[in-house]
Amino acid sequence: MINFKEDEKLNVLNHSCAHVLAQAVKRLYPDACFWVGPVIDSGFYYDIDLGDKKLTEDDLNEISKVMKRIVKEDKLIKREELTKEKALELFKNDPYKIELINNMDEDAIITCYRQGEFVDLCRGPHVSSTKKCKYFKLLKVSGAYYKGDSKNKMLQRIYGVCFDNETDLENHLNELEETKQRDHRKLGANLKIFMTNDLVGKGLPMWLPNGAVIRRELERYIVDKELALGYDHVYTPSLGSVDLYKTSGHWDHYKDDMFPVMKLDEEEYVLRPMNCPHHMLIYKNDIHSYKDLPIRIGELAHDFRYEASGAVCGLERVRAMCQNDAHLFVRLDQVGEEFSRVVNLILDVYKDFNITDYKFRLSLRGKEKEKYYDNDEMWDKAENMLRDVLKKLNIEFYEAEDEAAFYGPKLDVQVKSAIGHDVTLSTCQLDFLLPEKFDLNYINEEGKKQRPVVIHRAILGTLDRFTAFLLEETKGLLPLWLAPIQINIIPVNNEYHLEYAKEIYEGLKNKGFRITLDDRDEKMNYKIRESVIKKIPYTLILGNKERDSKKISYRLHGSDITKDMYIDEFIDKIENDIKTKKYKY
RNA sequence: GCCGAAAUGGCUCAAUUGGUAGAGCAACUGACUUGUAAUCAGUAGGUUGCGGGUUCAAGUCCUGCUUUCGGCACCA
Repeated sequence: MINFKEDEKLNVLNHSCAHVLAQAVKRLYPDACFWVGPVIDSGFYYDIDLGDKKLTEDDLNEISKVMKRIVKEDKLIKREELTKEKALELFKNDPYKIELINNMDEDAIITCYRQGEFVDLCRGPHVSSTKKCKYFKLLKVSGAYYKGDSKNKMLQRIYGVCFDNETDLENHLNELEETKQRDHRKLGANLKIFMTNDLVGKGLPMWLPNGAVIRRELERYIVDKELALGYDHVYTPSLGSVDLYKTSGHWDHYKDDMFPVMKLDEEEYVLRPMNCPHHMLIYKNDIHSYKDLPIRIGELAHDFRYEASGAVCGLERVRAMCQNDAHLFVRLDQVGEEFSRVVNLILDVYKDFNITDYKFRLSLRGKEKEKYYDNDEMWDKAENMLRDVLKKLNIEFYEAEDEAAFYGPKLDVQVKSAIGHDVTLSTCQLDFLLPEKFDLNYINEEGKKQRPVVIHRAILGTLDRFTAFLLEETKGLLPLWLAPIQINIIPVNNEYHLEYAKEIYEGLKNKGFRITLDDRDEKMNYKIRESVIKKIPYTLILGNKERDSKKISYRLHGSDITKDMYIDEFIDKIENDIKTKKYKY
C-alpha cells in the first residue's frame, strides 16, 4: 500500500489537492472556514467549518465537479510571504486561521499560497498549477472534532487521494476495493468463523465451530509456551466487587466504560474489565521470599468493557473478550531481565505466526495530570527503565506521549488492520503503582518487607483481536496447524472410489487430523470448487490411479499443482508442517 | 458517544415518479456423476431490521428505536 506521507512527490501533490478541495468548498459554500488540511499516510483530508451544514456523499460529488473545473482552469499556485501582521489582516474573516497565525512567532515569516481567487495559509511546498491535481478521488466525509477533542465543536472532514496519472489512481482504488475482501468481518462470515446477532447484543460475537477450532489451537499454543517459560496459570471469576476496582484505582479511571454495577441486597458487583486486581490478590495470598521471584501468573481471562458504540468492530474491538493476560511479580533488579524475556516471547510468537509488519511503541504518559497517577518520580523511573531495556535489546521503537496506562508506561506492539486501523496486538507494561495500592510484599535478604514491581503483559493480546488479525494477514488461508479443516477428501467417483476414500479418511482421522470426506452425490469438479472456496489447505483427490497404486494425490489450496505420494509419506509431511507451524503451502 | 450512510429469502443483489416483492448462488427433490474451480430440471423459501405515522395504496415518503458500515473521540 502506498504511503502518501512518505512519498515526497505524492505528498506535495496531495497537499496541493487539499487546497483545490478547499477552493471548491469555498466556491460552493462561501461562508466555509478552514482548519487544517494535512497529508496523511492514506492521502489527504481537510477539516472545514460549514456552520450547520453537514456534508453527505452527494455533496462530495458536487465538490468533485467543482474541483475538476478548478483543475481545468489551470490556476497557477503562487507562494507569498507575509509578516504576522499582514497575515492576520488577510485572514481576518477566518477565526481558525487567526488561531494558527497567533500560535506562530512574532517575527515569523508566514507563507501562503494563492491560486486564482483562493488563498490559503500554508508552509508548502506545492505543485505549480491546479492542473497537476487532475487525478484525484474524494473518498469519504465524516465529522471530526476540532483539535481532536470531543468537548469541541465537530467540523466536517473530507478525505481524498491524488495521483499524477490515471493508471495509478485506478490501481489504488482497486487496491482499496481488494482490501475490503480481506476484512476479517467478511472472511469471518464467509468462512463461518464467527457471527453476531442483535438479540445477543452489540459487540458480542459468537464463535462458530470453525472459529472455535482456531481459538482452541491458539489457547493451547500460548499456554504451552507460557508453561515452558515458568508461568503459573490460574482461573479467576469474571466478576468482582466495586471495592476491588476502587482499591486498584481502575474505578476512578474507567467506571464509565464498565458495564454498570449489579446491586443485590447490599452487595455491588461489576463484570470485570481487566484482571490485574484479581491477580494482585492471588499474589497476596501467600508470603513470598525474594528467592521465589519472579512469580508469573497467567490466565486466559474473560473481560467485559462497555466500548463506545462507534468503536465496536467485528472481532477487533468487542465488549466481551478473552485476554491472554499475565502479571509478573518481580524484584526491582529483575525488571530488565524479565522485560527482555517478554519481548523475546513476543518476537518468538510473531515468528511462529509469520507476523512481520509491526512496530514497537513506547507508550508514555501525557500532560493531563488527571489521566495518570500523579507521581513524577515514579513515572520518570518507570519510563527510563523501559527505555533503557529497549535500547539494550537493540530493538527499533518509537515513542508516543499520552498512550500509557494510568499506572505506568507500556511497550505496545502496533499493527495495521486490513482496513487501516492502527491497533495494539501485544503489550507489556511496567507498574509500580498497583503493588502499592494492594500493599504487595516479598521478604528480602534482610528479612524485611519489600515491594515487588509488576509487569502486565499480553502476547496474543485478546484472542478475539488476534484471530481478526490472523484472518486478515492470511486472507483466510490459515496455516495447517490452525486451519479449521485441514484436509478434504474427494473421491473421483463415489461408485468406484468411495471405499478407498473411506479407508484413507479413517487412517488420517485416527491420526488426529481435522478432515472431511465429501461423499455427496456431486461431480468432482463441483466438490473441488467448494474445497477451494472453504480455503481448505489440502484436498485429496482419490480415483483409479490412487486406489490401484495405494497412493493419494493432493492439491494444495491456491495452486493447481498436484502431487502423489504414499499415505505414510503424506502423514509425515503434514505432521511436519503442523509441528513446524509452516505458514506457506 | 458525535457526524454521515445503510438495512430486501442463508449469501450477493434487482424492484420507473409510491401501484401485485424478483434473480443468481446456497437448500430441498429427481436425474446426471471417471481426473483438478460450478451437470440439468423442478420445489420450497420474504409481514422488505423493529415500532409508529402520512396515503385509496409504502420496500419506496415522514418519525422513533435497533443493528451494521465509513470516519471522529475513546481504547485499562
